[in-house]
Amino acid sequence: MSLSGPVRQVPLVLQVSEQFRGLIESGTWPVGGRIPGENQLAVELGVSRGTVREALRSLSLTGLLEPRVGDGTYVRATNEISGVLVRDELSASLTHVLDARAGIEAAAARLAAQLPDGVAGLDAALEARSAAHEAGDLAGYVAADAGFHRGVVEASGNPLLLRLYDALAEVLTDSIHQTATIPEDPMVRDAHFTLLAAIRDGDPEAAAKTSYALIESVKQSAG
Amino acid sequence: MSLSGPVRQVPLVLQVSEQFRGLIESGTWPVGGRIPGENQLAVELGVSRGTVREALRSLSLTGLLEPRVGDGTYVRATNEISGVLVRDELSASLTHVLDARAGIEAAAARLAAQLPDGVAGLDAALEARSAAHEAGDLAGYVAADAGFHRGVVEASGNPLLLRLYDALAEVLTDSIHQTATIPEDPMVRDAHFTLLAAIRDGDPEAAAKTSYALIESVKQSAG
DNA sequence: CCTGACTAGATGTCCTACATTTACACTGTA
DNA sequence: TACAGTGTAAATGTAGGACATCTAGTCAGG
Repeated sequence: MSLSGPVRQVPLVLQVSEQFRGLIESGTWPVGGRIPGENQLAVELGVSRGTVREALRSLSLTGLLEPRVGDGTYVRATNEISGVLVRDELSASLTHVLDARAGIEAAAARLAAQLPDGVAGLDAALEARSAAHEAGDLAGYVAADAGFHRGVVEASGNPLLLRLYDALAEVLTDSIHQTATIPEDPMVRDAHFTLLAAIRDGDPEAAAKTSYALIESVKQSAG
Repeated sequence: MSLSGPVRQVPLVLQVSEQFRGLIESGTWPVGGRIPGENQLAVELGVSRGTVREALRSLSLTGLLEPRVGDGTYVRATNEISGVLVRDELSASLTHVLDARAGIEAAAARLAAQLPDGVAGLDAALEARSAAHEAGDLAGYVAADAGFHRGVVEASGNPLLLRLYDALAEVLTDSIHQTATIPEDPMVRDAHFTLLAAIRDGDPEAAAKTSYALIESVKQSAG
């Protein structure tokens, strides 16, 4: 008779928790929606309710979920870091969040400008942004704009920056949808092209500076 | 007979969890140390072991605690965000962390330079840094240096930036203690004074630029 | 149409029991 | 004395049950 190897290296709660986190991040459990009850989850996963509770609780305390007694458990955020920021009310001031995001993006732009092919893919993203703007597609424009800025951070080659950026971006989602307008401020539009040019030219200083200026004009536009 | 008001608005687990978090942040439960067992905590707090477990588990999954079967539970970090970064192995690359921190600090320096009394207290911090350096007190020098940089971020008036900075700083603690040397690189020393001067002069551009340059020279010194 | 009571279902809390793993002390032997 | 092995206590991991408390929704009655 042969041994079946180590039974469980990773605790059940961790596995369950990871699975839940995956469902949240993938959107299977959409933000704002209610997830199945603890008992149901316990039955479906074949674990005890206590295990499910510990997993859910951990995600709740990090801000991803929000349990309501007598009602159910709802999804509050998809990102742990943004969850913490929301929980600690660090995301209350729009200015603070924008300034922080500007810092992240500027640092990313700086790094992207120092990489050989840091500009790859950003052209297309910026074109998509312009196209959506000209088409008057507000939702598409907002999405394309977000895609471009995230692309800049992605081009930095620094996953840590990307993670922080995503956290801040998620916090801003609501307010962006409320303040975005078509047509956009010409200064904002030009700043986008200037930023891309700076990265392409490999000018870190200009990239960072433009990145700050861009956010600044956005803040001006939004009042 | 008067009513005793709402029995419990905040769930027990949350209260317990907050208490634990406080003990960790305050250093009562030092990093690397072992905390009391679940049963003991349950008795001391007057709650069930299950409640204690849920609280501990949540702090474990966020990276603050690390339970070891048959042994006990140990403190791994004091900051939730840094806990997440460590857990997701986003802190593996020292360069990435330094670059991210540079971005935060540069943004903070920029903001500090735009505030009327953004420089308050930084003079003393920088003097303390120099004093420790001249005295050959390596530990004191490292602490004073960290205090100065944190002071810059604090001077930005943006609590969100400070939170992110603290998270990154905690991740760097170990490597800093290993790489720090006396005497320091003259370029690094000068950059500190230049940074302070830029903030005092209210020059955001120079403050951000110097902040980047400072980190760059630190990276050069560390190899 | 509105109000109120009732009910089903959800989370909150506690309890017990047992499995698994680890650190540590102890014991016997060389 | 030194060392290897055993044994034990204590810790976390997991399961299951029980009851309390709260909420949303239903439904009868005004």
